[in-house]
Amino acid sequence: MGRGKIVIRRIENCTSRQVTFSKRRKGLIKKAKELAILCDAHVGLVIFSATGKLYEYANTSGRVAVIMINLP
Amino acid sequence: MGRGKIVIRRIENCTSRQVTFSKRRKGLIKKAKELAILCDAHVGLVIFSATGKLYEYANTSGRVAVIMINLP
DNA sequence: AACTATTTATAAGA
DNA sequence: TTCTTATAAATAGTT
Repeated sequence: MGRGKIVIRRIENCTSRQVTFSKRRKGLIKKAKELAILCDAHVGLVIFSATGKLYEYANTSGRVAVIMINLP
Repeated sequence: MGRGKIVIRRIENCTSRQVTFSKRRKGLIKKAKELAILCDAHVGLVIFSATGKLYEYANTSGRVAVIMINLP
């Protein structure tokens, strides 16, 4: 999607990588929510940025728990 | 996306819901992988279908662990 | 399970 | 860097 086609490999440019991370993280969480709502599914999603910041989504409602453990 | 525009709410028709679940689950996992690769992120994703079947993705590489607990 | 018309996500650019 | 837009990609409805 977008102005050009890209290959799925690590983005070397740090700024571009951060920008893409921000955009795609948002898109991924949106789609996780949509799947849960449309299909009556339970979804747990955890994302750690390369710098260790955590983003998450879950529609667990007490039935499911997702635990992310960041090992040293 | 698709032939018509849809509203994000539970799909009442059981067959349609299963078909959409299959398509979107695949798409979501693909995007989770792409985010991990492109942005050097750690991603854990777990999906339970309405019938209780589990689908998951994680690029853990020893640094991160994802644990899913299905509570009664 | 394939197809394809459209919508949606997003890579570059402003 | 926030907004725009051309284009790639996902997918809703169809077959």
